[in-house]
Amino acid sequence: MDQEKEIIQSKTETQDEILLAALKLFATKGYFNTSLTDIAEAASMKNTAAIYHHFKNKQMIAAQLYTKIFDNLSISVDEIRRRNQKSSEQLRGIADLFFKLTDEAPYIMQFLLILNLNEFLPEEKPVMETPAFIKIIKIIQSGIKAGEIRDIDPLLANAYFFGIINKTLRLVLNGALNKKAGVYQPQTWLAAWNAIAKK
Amino acid sequence: MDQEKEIIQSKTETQDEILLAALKLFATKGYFNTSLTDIAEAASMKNTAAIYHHFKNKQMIAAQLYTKIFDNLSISVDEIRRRNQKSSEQLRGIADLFFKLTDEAPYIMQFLLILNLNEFLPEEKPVMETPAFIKIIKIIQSGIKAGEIRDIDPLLANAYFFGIINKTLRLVLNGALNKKAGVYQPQTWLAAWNAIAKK
DNA sequence: GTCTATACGCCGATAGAC
DNA sequence: GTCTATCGGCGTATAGAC
Repeated sequence: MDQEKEIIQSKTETQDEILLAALKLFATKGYFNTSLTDIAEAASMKNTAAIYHHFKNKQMIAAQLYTKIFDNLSISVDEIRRRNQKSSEQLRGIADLFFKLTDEAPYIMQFLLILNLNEFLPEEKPVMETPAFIKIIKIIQSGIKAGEIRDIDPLLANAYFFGIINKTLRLVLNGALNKKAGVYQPQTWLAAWNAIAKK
Repeated sequence: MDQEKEIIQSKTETQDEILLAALKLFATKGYFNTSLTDIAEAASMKNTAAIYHHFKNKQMIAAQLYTKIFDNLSISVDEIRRRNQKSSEQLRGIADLFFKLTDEAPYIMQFLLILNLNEFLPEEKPVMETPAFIKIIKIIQSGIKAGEIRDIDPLLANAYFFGIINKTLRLVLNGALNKKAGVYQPQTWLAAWNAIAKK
């Protein structure tokens, strides 16, 4: 689970501790149910005061998490695109990443899939205007042009593909599906791909 | 949009006003970003005090909404089951209902599909243990037994089917898909059904 | 049943010693 | 950079007149 740590890594060790503590708490209890006192003690500090030497306020902690996580995702998508030519392979790579993260960095996935970010980060870009997401739409568009994917609204194709994958992963994250995400990966990938594949 | 009103209807006119105001605010701003002051003024009251004559506290307002909405959903599922024999028809009926509600009672659907209910209603049953949901799983199990639906874990089938539908409806609700839900209904239903249908 | 007025607590945030 | 101490404010909730 230090996949988590790697993704949110920032300048100093203390900042990382605070970010990691906040991530876990936000993911499990929600942003508004998490007080700075909670974060402070989870980061082994006596008081909330010290936190303000590292972050301007509570919202900026969440904003940092948002930035780290989406930057990391965007970079991962770039790598996947570089390593694969066909849209089907690229989408498969992204699906693989999501399943892997669900098992190895569940708090990150909870942040991505479950939290309503706009509720506590109203000024950040909605997920769908995020570079990572825009690239995913481009992959789908390429797939349509290449005849791999059915000719439908790319946003709809995205909804079908990630609808299946994300919903499955949400059930893993909340324990309704009680095996590791990897167990469901092959059949779920296939179902998702078939939902948008041509023919 | 008085489909909304009908679903949350309770004892008195004033209670309905409060519930409806709260529903809209919770759905658009989130539970924690909504103060009782917000609800009071949206329900044309000068102060929060009057609210306490109708509800014990803020959480009980949300709990009332939860009960009304899930009860109503459960009853709708019962009717759909009574009017249709085949699992495919029953699932189609539920999908139809969801699309209809998205256009005619969007706040209800926002409450159902987007809010993280456990964050502010920790003592209520999780959605998946709710009567309506249990009945849906039963429909899927019947469909598997009857050979209509592929022989996979019913929870997974549920994830595939409603993954596609709910994700599509979420995009409609947040405006990313800018036509009415009904426009996407035929093709989305088909994609969802094909994701679990046998052969 | 709705109003005015007010109490109370929690939490985010700051000042300043060390 | 972390601590003690403390402030200010918002939001929930109550008391009590009308």
